[in-house]
Amino acid sequence: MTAAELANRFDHSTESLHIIQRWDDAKCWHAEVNTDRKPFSVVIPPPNVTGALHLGHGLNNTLQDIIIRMKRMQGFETLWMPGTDHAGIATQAVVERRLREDESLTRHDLGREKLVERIWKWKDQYETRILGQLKRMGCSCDWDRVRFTMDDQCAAAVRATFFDLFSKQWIYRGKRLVNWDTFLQTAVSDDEVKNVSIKGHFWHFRYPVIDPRAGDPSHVEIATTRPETMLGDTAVAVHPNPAKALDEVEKELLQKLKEANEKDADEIQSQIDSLQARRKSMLPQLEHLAQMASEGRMLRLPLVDREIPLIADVWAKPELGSGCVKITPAHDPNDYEVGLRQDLPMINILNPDGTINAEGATYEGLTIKKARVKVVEDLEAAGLLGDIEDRDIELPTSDRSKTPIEPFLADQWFVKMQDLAQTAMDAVIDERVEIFPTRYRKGYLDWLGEKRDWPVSRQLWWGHQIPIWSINDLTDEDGNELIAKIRELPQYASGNIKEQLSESEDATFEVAVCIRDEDAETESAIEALGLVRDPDVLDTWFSSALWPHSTLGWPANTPELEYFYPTGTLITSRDIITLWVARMVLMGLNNLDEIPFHEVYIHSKILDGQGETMSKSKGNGVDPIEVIDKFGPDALRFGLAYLATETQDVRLPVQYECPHCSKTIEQTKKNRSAPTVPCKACGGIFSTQWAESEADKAHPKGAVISERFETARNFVNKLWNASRFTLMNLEGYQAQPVEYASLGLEDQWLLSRLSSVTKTVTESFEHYRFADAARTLYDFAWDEFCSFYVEISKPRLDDPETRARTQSVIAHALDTLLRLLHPIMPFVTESVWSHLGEAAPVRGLASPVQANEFTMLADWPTANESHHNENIEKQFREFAEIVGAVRKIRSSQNIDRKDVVPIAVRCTNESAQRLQPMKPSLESMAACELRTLGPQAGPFEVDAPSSLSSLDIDVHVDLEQFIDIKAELGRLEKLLDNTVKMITAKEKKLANENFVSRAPAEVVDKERESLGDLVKQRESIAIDIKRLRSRM
RNA sequence: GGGCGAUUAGCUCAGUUGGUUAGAGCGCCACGUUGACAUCGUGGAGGUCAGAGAUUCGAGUUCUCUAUCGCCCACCA
Repeated sequence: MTAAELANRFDHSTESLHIIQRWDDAKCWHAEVNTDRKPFSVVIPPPNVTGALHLGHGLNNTLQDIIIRMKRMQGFETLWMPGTDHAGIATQAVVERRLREDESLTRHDLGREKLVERIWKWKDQYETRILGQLKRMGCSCDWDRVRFTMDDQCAAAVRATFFDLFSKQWIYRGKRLVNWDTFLQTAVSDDEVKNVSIKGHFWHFRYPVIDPRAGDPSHVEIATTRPETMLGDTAVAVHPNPAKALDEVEKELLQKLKEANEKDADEIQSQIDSLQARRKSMLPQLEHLAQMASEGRMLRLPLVDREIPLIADVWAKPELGSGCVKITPAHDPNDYEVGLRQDLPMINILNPDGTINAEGATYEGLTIKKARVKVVEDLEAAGLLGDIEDRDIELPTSDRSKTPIEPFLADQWFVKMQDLAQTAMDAVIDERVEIFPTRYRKGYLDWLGEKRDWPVSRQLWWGHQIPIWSINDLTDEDGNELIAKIRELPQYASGNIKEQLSESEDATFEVAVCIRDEDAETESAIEALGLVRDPDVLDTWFSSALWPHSTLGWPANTPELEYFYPTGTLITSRDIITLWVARMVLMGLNNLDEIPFHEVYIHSKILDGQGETMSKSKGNGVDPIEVIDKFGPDALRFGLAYLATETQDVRLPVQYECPHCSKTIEQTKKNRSAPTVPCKACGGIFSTQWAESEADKAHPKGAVISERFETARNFVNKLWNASRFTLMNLEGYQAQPVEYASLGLEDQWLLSRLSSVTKTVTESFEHYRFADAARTLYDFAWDEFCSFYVEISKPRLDDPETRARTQSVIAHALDTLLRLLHPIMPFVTESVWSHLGEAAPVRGLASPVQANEFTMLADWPTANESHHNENIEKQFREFAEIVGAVRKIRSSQNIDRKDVVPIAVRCTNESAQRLQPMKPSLESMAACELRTLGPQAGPFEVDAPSSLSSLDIDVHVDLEQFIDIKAELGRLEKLLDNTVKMITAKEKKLANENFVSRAPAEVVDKERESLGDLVKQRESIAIDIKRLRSRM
């Protein structure tokens, strides 16, 4: 195909698939251990197989690919490790929901094996889709090395790690209050719990005092937002010294009042007033109750008819409610602490499914909701119900199942964090691991600093099953005997088994063993001894924490591990710094005694038009494929890189594209949650969601896109057409050395700019300033390469004198531009590159060389410092400003595009000499005819002048044939007005003694000089105005 | 409650160490299809840089306070 036959638009839809094929055929993305080169590696933050990727992933992976592609071009042996995460609870939750909605089945109907089978199918389906999305985005992962957090290699790493921690006695089992998801029937971590504000009530109850003495109240009043938990109450607490506690609160308030501003003061004052009122009305009674508590007096818990103590504990705040608080240690985190402190019984009243168990007496079998109603009713009937207040309640809700969380006492496995956390803190403190932007260090260090043990067991079926076999309730003797038997097993000698013996609270023994390597024989030997495998699986972050080394083959000591570990950079989003990044650091250090990566870059987040994060559940998630279909993969990538600045999250207003008429409809909170939306333009109904069931497919899906990618798409097109121009003009191109000194001003200017741009872009990428790099390239390519160099080159290419050198320069410039743009826009650059390879296979200035077949594998440009020349750039600016000045006058005079205007340019002899060779370009770009150039060039009879600020140049346009005096007068008067304003401002500034004496001389001189120029301009404008007026 | 970030044109965002007249894209207005590009070109309109105060000869930029928005962490019987 000849250059002239290329379409005037880049056909991304067919071309990008073709290019992916070429990269695949040549395996351009593949990395091997190669000791001749330096390695550079990145592990992908493995996307969850929960669902398809959205634009947040789009950004994350674009940024990684940019770094990877640049490093590859810089000559590193570059590995980008791809893969996906099994995402335990999240994936099981979606599959279970689907099961329930489509087949009305629960996981228990299916059984563990069948459910896990289903989830594997889901995983296969979404893994394929996710990897396909990444490929279409152009991600240059090593597709021969795709991993999954639950594949055999990762599983082996999980077992080895767990075994090691178990051997170090950093794994232990404990009863802990966990966040229980009654729908999924599993504990979820604190991070998976979100508080939702709802309207609720605050119920007041009265518990009778047993055998009240003289002066005792007959009842103690407490209040709760969760009435049903009273079934598990094991005490009521009152503050041991309410007077003192009230004093302290008052003192605090008074202190606050002192510091408060006027507005808050009223509020605080009223708090103090009510506190004092409370002291008056309630203190004697509270003190009496505290006294009763110290005497060990008992209360009768209604409904279940249990005797519970009145205790003294500081948890009871005398300034709140009745001053007394019910204690339910098994179902409330704070009460749990009180329970431990006061050695109270802990009564769990719930079954795992959220119904009341046998401890709840007659309420057994009721759901929490029903039990709540009945408890209130029964208390009312018993005359023990007090006031009911309305109240806003922060309800802890499972992020996974969207159902309320019940605090629940359960057995869980924990990892001790004391030592592990410290190592990960040290790595960041001494900057072996650097986090960018640095403000994220604090969160990382604070979180690790708490050194809270990590609960790692999950009551799920999807995940790495905990490799622990155990048996409980052994006598001292049996326990020791069992241990002896275990130690006699042949596998014990080979180090595959580690045992642990521990005494539990009731003085019976528990034996637990951990098996390192998966091995049926060992497992059955252990099971033959009566031990049973723990049904729980590990927290999904456990396997993710190993990702940088498990993917490289650990625990085997593979050459890849040796060569590619530690990895170079981790690129991720801020919400998993603690959950994932911190844990990778500590696990890497634990397993290999080496950090997992040198640098961490935290990028911004993508928000929708309302400023909310994108998520599938909100319906505002954008599938990168929909953007690619409409705008192309390069536009997607460039658009994201261009918008992703360091401090700002990217707000991306989102539209639906009507599948019937292709019009776009702005997405709103309202229409995004609707399943179908009518098109405003054509009235056609379309669906806003991916069809999940047959019924949903009644209406075609409207693609969710964002017009923010239009700019980027246009840029791709601009580049494509500038390339097309170049290719069309390379006919007869001969590779030959070009001497710098023989080049024209415009050539030298372009090379100088190219040198700066190369430097800026390289530095920007290396410092993760993606938006800076994208902007620099956009501005250079559009405003300098296209608008100036290409335009100037037109007459040059027509002139046999200058054609050859211009071909060399433009081919070289395009070549460099393609390389620089390649990491951001791999497709269009690769496409142009292959055409350029046909037209000019050997390129370069001083010593042309054969270009690589792929841009992707070409060398990264290095800035040629000797080409950088400020003076050339300044001289070129003279030319550029003259063009601008003529165009401005033409436009204000409404001169027809086809009419050529005569001009004169007054300037120094020096400038004239430089500008003379630019004459053809000046004339073609400004549609003018340069009549005179030099110190003598003066105004025409009918003249439109323009003084170029800070340059000693005046441009004159001969308006004899075109004059629109009124328009020209208007232009000049406006100009004069502006000039006068600036003069006034500057005069004022220079009259300021302080400025003149204190500002650096440089700055003052500059001001004086510019004032002088302005005054000259003002005079010449005034003269022109006068002359024009005389002609009216 | 603690921490972090943001607030610049109608919209989405740049603005390096304080220094001429605060920029870009989209949108808007006017003109224009000349052989790279109408996904384009040329020109234009549009901003008291959230508010107040401080430092300075000089503040979008530094400091303090206030307001609004967002995120993270903790807590709320």
